[in-house]
Amino acid sequence: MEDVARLAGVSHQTVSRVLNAHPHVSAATRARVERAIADLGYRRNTAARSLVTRRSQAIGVLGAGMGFYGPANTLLGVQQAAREQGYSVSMASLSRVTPSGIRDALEHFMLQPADGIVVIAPHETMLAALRSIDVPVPLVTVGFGAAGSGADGFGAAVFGADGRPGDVAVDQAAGAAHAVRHLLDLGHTSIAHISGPPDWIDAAARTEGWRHTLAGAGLAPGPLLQGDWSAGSGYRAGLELAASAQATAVFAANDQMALGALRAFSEAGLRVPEDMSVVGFDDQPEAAYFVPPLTTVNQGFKELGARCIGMLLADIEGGAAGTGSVLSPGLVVRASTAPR
Amino acid sequence: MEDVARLAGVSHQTVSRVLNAHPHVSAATRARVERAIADLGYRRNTAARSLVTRRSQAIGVLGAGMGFYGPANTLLGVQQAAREQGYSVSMASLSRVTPSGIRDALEHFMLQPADGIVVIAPHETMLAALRSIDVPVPLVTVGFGAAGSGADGFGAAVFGADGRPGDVAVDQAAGAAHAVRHLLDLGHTSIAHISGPPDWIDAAARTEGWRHTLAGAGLAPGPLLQGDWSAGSGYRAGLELAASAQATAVFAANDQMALGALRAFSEAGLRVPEDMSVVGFDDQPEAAYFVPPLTTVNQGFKELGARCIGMLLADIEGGAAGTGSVLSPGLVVRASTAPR
DNA sequence: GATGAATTTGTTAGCGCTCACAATGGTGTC
DNA sequence: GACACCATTGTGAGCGCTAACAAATTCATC
Repeated sequence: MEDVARLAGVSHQTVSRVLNAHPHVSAATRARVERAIADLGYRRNTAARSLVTRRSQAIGVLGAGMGFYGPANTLLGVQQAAREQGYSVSMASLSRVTPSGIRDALEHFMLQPADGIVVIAPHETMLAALRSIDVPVPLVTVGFGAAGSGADGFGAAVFGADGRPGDVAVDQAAGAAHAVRHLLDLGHTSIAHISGPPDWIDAAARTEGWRHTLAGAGLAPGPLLQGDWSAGSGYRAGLELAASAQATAVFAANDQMALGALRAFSEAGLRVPEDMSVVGFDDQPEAAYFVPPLTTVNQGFKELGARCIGMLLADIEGGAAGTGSVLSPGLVVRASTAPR
Repeated sequence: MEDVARLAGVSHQTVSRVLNAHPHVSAATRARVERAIADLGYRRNTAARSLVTRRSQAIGVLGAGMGFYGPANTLLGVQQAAREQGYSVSMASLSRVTPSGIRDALEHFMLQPADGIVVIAPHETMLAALRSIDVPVPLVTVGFGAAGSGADGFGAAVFGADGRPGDVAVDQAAGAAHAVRHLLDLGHTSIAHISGPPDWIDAAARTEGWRHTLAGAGLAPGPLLQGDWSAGSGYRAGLELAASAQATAVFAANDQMALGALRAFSEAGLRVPEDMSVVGFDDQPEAAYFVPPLTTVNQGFKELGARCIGMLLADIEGGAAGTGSVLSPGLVVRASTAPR
């Protein structure tokens, strides 16, 4: 920096002012300094800057189940939005969600300090751990939760109480309601559900949306089979469903479990959609190429990431806590559903 | 740090020595300092440390196509290995691979400095850009390339010439050879290939493995259809293949394209595996639940990430450049392949 | 033309840490 | 007992930057 100052014939402080876009620098000086910066290929030292500003220009992303389509794409969305805003993204992916693992990861973000933290795909366990740990920087949970689902309100309630900036979510319950309503419209009256792990907030919200919508139509919920997001668990659930013959339609909490169910039905000799309608959740790109193509619920991951970073940065830079933000998912109808 | 020193009755320097596990600190002093650190909940300031050591304890991961199974899981493996070694991982995912995008991302890693860089899933474009940019820190390419494939040698040759630490790769050509040999063993003699985009190093290596193995068996290569990794492109290729009826087996360069092909065959009334055998590449967890379950090539992403970080850290910390490392993929046989 | 205000620049003091060196005390050797 | 030697601790400087203040210059206004 001293070198740049010398070359431009100014003091190092003026160089600093140019770098930080301070208002009171004359146009001529600014040009001279910028010229010198370019000539010397100067890059300011981030460590020195952080030392005095106490900002790292990095945000930490804490996530679980990052091998799954939803979380992985949320990460991508968050990452892109953050980098556009000049923040770098440091990630910590938990292979198993345990309080100590979460603690370690957050500790990591305090050591290699993050100006803010995004938590993807919270579990009950994750939320509990988060509540018990004092995180000294803004934190946003993203992608899930049932904010906006009114009385059911999972995510929103939790974080509102903490004075957290609130969370950004796709309205899972509404997505589930879309899916179920679509099946109701087709004349189905016994609609099963293959759920995600019940301690995942979004899994619970999807299940609740399914139950709620059926109740609203005056119907008893069909069989509820618990999966773990994996295709294998969907397969096993599908076999059970085929054996019991209690439902004419299934709503799976993600596309992978729907894929497993599809295969189970195929093995059991049930035709989809003639004998059994199937709806998934996520709309991963492959869903259109399942056999048959899957009707599913679409979530906007890019938008989710952008909103999430927007909210986080508002809190970091402005100090104004956002109030939460909810996106509405849409239904994509394909060949896996048909009238009863 | 001064506070800790005062509480422990030592100088700040002794605290620093404890923190850095210097040898010449008496056990009693060390215990007293550690106690003080714990009592005060002290965490050392990374920015100050980086300022003087010129190390950020962060490694940057530059990747493309991170929405696909392979790259996403490589990232996960790299991330886990890095965090275990006390490094944080900063990621930059390119949505489109352009020289300027690559330059921006690398520039980002120089600004928020990384001690080393991992490049996932290199393209031709990526390699070219990397060669033209002077990166002042160790760089490892990972997961792809055809290092070890002898005369064909893509990745290894490129990076050896640069004096780079070399790259870590799954031997793509060997994986492809496994797949094709399996089909040959089943008696197939006209074996088609659905390739990835030819400017992706690993796609080229898989295609080459396919061509090479067929040539070794004295057979002419079957039809070559070019895809783009997506299920959609596999579907279109599958339709063409079904129409032309020139092959009895297909080797797809990833599982998603295999999925698309499966759907195309199903629509065209071709039974798999009776009329057509299909082999994929990646062994993503869903592959076992395709209809029918997919025979595919398994890659060890965890291992890949660990080796890659191992090599990078050896270069960062020891200054000794690794020589490259090649993993062998395995074949997982499922129901999508059958004797001719 | 003198006064006050605004604009533009420079000077100084740390931010919290590690490095190089110095100082102290103990131990072994002849 | 004198000397060298090592283990252990402390002291001072400085990494590259920004914040706060101070100084110099310009400008408008009466």
